[in-house]
Order: sequence, then structure tokens, then C-alpha cells
Amino acid sequence: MTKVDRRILKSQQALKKAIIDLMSEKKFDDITIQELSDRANVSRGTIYLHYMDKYDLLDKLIEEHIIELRVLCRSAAELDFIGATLIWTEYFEHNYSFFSMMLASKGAPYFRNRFLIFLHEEFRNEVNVTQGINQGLDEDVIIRFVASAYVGVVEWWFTNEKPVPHHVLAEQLGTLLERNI
Amino acid sequence: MTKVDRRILKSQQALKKAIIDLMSEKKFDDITIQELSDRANVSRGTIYLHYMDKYDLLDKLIEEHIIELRVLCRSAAELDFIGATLIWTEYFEHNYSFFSMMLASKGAPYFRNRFLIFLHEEFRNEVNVTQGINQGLDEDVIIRFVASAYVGVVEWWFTNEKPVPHHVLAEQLGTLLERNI
DNA sequence: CAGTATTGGTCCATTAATGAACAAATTCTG
DNA sequence: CAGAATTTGTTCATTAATGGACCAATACTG
Repeated sequence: MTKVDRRILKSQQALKKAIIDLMSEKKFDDITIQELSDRANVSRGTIYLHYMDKYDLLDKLIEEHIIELRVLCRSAAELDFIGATLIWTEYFEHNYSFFSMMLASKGAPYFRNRFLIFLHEEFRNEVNVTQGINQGLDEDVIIRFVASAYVGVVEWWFTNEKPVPHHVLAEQLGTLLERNI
Repeated sequence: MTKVDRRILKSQQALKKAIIDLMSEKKFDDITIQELSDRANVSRGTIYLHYMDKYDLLDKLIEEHIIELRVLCRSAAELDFIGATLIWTEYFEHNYSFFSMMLASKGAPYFRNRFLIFLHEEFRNEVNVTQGINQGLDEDVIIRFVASAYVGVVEWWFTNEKPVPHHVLAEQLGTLLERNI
């Protein structure tokens, strides 16, 4: 991975933060490019040096987080579900503004489904229908079951503004996964 | 005032924030240029595009705030001491990290005296020894008296991490000034 | 509907920031 | 103290960001 000029990182970072900010204030479609560049304190043209348009920016932002979550999955491969989930909830906590916007408010329609698909991919590696607790069940059914449940709980957590500390969420969610996979 | 390229503002802003951050962590003399540029996320050479050295940066930072305070004095010329002081304490509040560092911890030796001199200048316009309450007193004595008192109280406020809300500080400090000028 | 205003997207010459290299000065360390 | 290591300050070619201009597309408005 060749080193990236810090100006590029700064511009992109500012734009990502700006879009998260703005999306928590108004509908995505109502955000203008001018607003975006103003908020990011960046020239309007700079946006087009990095992204096709605001949809591309949002796409890339979402994709980055999905990729990061995938990396976390790999690094948590050794752990049990509680430990693995803790790593995730720490990541949620650390990127609170993004996930909160994406799961609790205006951003919902863009991210939710992407997140669900991703969870499908991940749980597919975990589920075993040839033996153990899920023997005889349909693989797609059980995957869909846990993935939906997972998204639902995380959604609940953000919508209700962290009703429990993230490590409690991890523990309980981990326990529930353990019970089903 | 010709418009300044936003890149310049961003670089300078990052550097100012970085030095305030670092000064609250270690002695000013122990801060290296490299640390400064790292913290500001700016190339080391960029510092020299704007400042002679770190002392120059600190100087300019202090001077900017003094200038801003002077502007506030002008805009508060119509108000009584309580109202004028409120404008000041709002500015303190809004630039808390700077003033706190400069008056409550490591930065003290650099700013305190500059602040005192500035207050002398300002109070000189307010004091009248030919009539009123201070008739017959030595002008320098009364100016020094209120300026020192003012610095002392503000210092106390930051050192003790805002023991009272800023508007209470304004009200009480304003009352005390009223009584003495 | 026509006319106007705003927004989107592109282009370009200019400017600031970058990072790497370098020698000089300073600080560490044995 | 001498040698090593770090820090400083400068130079420079390259790259990214800027802002302004421009026109097309879209959204308002009477």
C-alpha cells in the first residue's frame, strides 16, 4: 500500500464528516454540492477530484465501513461470539456519528440493506446445518434469521441512543448468537 | 481586507490548535517542530511558510486574541461594566482551551503579562481621577489595581475550572469594576 | 408557460502544501 | 569530552487544492 498524500486524506476526511453532519440535519437528496463543500471547508471542485457525485461519496463511505467491519471479523476469528461482538460494538462506539446517522435517522435506507447483506456473507461461514444445534435446518433460513436479528438489535441500540453500554450490548448479543449458531 | 486562501487558514488553524494541545501536555520548550507538524497533520516545512519558529507561532496566537479582545472592548463601549464583562467571559468560554492553557497551566508565563499590559491600556481610557469616586487618587495606582484584580480573578476562574458559570463571573466581576472605576 | 435563479459538472491558471533531501545546529550518551 | 542521534531550518520538484469562469440542467416563480 503506497503512501497517500495527506492532503488527499484531509480532503476526503472533511467531506465524509461533512456528509454525515448534513445527513443528520436534512434528507440526503436535499443536500447540495455547495453545502457539502462549504461544510467540509473545501472548494466545490475538490469534491469532483475524489468522487463522481454525492452518491459516490456516500457509497464509498459506506463501503469503507463495511470493509473495516470485514477486517474486524477476520481479526476476531479466534474469539467466541461475545468477544467478537465486543470488537464490533467498540467499532460502533468509535464511529458513533456514522452508524447512528445510518441506522437511526435519515441515512437508514442507504445503509441498512448493505449491512444486512454483509451480515449474510459473514454468518454464512459460521453456520453449520450438518451437525450441532442447527442440524436439519435450512441454511438460508437460519442465516437470514440471525442476520435480521443482529441488524434489528443494533438498530434498536442506535435509535434509542445507547440504552445500555456497548459492552453490555456485546455480551447479550454475543450470548444470543451463541445460542443460535 | 483581501480574501485569504482557505488552505492558509486551515494550515494556520491546525497549527494553532496543535500548539494549544501540546502545551497542555508538556512544557513549551520541550515541544519539537516535528511534534507540532505531526499533531497539526501538516508537513514540517509548512510551519515555516507561516511562522519563523514556534515562538513566532505562539506570539501570533497570543497577539490575535489580544486584538480580538480589543475589538470586543470597542463593541462593548456603550455597555456598562457588567454587560461588557459578559461579552468578555463569553469570549473566554468560547476559546476555553486557549485561555485555560494560558492562564491555568504551562502557558502562564507567556500570556499573563501580555494580558496585564493590555488591561492597563484598556482601563486607562476608563479611569478618571479628576472627578467621581477616584478623585485625588494616582491614575497609575488605580489602573494597576483593577487590572491586577481582573487578571487575578480570571486566572482563578480558569485554574479552578469554571467554579461558576461564565455569566455569573461576568456579573460579579462587572459589579466589582463598577465599584472601582 | 416563459423567464429567472439555483445547482451541477467541467476546465484551467495560479497558489499552497507536500515530502524528501540536505547541512548546520543542538542535544544525548557513554 | 567525542561521537551519535536528533532537531532545525532551507531548498526544490511535484502534486493537490483553489476559486473563478463557464454552460447545461434543473428548480423555482409569477
